[in-house]
Amino acid sequence: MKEFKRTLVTTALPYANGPVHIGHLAGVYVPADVYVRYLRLKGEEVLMIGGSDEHGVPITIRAKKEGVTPQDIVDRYHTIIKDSFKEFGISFDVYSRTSSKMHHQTASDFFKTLYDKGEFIEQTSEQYYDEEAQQFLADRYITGECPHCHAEGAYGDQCEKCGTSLSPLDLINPKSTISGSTPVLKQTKHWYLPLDKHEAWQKEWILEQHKEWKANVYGQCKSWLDMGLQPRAVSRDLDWGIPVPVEGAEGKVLYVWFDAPIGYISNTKELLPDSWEKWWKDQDTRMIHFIGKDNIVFHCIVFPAMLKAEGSYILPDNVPANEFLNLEGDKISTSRNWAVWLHEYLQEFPGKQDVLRYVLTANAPETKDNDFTWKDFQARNNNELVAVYGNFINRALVLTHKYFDGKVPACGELNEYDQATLKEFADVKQQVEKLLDTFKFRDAQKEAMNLARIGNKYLADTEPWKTAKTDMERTATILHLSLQIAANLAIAFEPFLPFSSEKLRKMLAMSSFSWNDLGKVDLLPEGHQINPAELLFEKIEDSVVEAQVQKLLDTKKANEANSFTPEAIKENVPFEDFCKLDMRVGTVLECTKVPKADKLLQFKIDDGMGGRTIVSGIAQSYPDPQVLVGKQVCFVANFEPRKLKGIMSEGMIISAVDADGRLVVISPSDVVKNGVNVG
RNA sequence: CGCGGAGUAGAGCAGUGGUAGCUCGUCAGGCUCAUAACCUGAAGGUCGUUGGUUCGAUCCCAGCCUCCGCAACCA
Repeated sequence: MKEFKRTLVTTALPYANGPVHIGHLAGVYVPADVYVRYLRLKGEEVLMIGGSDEHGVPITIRAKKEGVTPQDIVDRYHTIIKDSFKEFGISFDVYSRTSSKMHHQTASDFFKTLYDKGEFIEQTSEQYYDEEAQQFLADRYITGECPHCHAEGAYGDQCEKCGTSLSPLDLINPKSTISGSTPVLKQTKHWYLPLDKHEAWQKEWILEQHKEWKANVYGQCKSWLDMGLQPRAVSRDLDWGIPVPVEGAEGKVLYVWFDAPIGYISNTKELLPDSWEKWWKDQDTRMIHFIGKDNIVFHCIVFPAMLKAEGSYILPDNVPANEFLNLEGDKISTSRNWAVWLHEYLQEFPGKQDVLRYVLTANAPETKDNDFTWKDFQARNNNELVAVYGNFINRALVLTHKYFDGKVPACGELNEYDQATLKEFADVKQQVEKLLDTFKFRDAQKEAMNLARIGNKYLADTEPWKTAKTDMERTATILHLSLQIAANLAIAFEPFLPFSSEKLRKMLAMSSFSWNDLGKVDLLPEGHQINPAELLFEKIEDSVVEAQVQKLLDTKKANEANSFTPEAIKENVPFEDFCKLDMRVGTVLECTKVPKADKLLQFKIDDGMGGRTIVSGIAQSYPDPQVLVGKQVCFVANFEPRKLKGIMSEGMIISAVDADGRLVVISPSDVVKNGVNVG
């Protein structure tokens, strides 16, 4: 394997339209921080780069909703995110933002370089334009009727009712969410990065030279490369972002995916205006991207293509992407407020940064999605941090104060058992290193904890409280070794639990502190005075975690109650329009899931006229379709029949859409004759 | 049949073509320096499912089921 002189660690830029939660931490920031702390402790040259991603459509939508500017939104969240990272001990060398001047300049120059080199292709397409607001409309700025389920309010990229993905051109009766007017199609020019031109070298680079990448990362890259890469637009019609720096590009900005990763470069530049290039352009620099699994393609394929196209940059050496963390069995969601927010945790658990760091590493979603529960949080704190690690430290220190006035006693002759114990913990360094070097943080932390287990076992087996009655020399040796193990723990846990390591270091009055000392048995010299014992970790009571669970349940309830605001009433229509619709009642004879479709149910309806087949996108609200059999339902009988998944559907079953999106079919309150009118 | 990842003890996770492992929980015993913590031992598994390759499959191959992600701008 190639030897590198320095390591550049980048962390995914959190999107500044909300605070940071435990999912972000477990997926990206905790592992990245463990890694850089480890490298620093080894004395290696390393940089950790972070920053807020502040452009993109969702931020502009949110700003509009709240009646403030996009800058107000990103200022608010950038501050919260930055402060909470700092307090949590994520040791960025720089944490900046993509709305900074430096970033605008850097990204703009980067685009210009690629443009001048002819690395882009230009393409003109038709997109919706709002003539009143005088701007092109991003997908999310257009709503209309979904062509599949005919629900109103579907967005230009997706219908949230039936989940179908859409293009803005699919919408029936499109409306601009900005002015409410009907948009018109207009030609617009955009620049594309022809990824297909980069396919050949990427195949060689990833599939041949980086077989060591994690299975989830390698697998996804392989599938993309095997499918064949397509050109990707790098600009958008929007007024929030970095202006496209070429003539004839008024009103166009860089697409966020193009602008965001360049933030890694800008932020390095901001930190080291004179020497940033050696971190980005020297083949002896090793670049590592820490990201979540949703970002794999951008960091393994798209961003490297940009860097290669520019020509002077290095490529990432590894991209250790994690899977996702769930919370109490449910997907973490910013919009549903189903999350443990970092800034709130810090307020509610002051001084307990390390507990969360420990739990998130112990349960890190390294190979598959994992679940965070408060019960597990409490158990890991009480049974592992307190009972195993904290308790060992306390035992060693209390005994030393009790028998030797807090001075490190002399090490006498070592017996066979002492030797065996020493040998066992000398191996820990190599083990932890091997695991950290391969990004196996969960196992590495477990190995560090093993050191405390060795300590506890050593005390239990040698029983210094008994030897103290007969043989002080032997007691001295036992405690001498126990204290050396304690000092080793301070080093081994520094990358994982920096706050506790500092506390322990102070208790032991340790002067030297380096990764290379790990495994040594002379960290604390004979006669060295240690400080009074304090508890390294405290128990967490049931009531505390119960309160957190309750808080989650409360937000869930509040969400369900608050999230519902009735939609605005549509404009009045003449009675004749209503009469054009022919709605009838029928009885469900059969109801089955349509194979290979998540959302479709196929109904056989007795409509009093020989029966008809209707396909309806409500399968997710009715996991057991049988419950509908025998029910009477209302349906629109005179829609043009249309094919769904190859089945001709003759009408549409009418459903109410509950606040949580669940669809409930409408039934008459009494049984009526099949085929009667609704009106 | 769009693509990728995952499915192993009550929970969370390792792992390997030849006797299934770790942490927590549970049960029993030991210890009493320690935050009722610690140490030892035990119970607990048709390794998602069906078929194939093999002397032998949890592992390799094929089909199917379930969960997650991407495609489709929340880690």
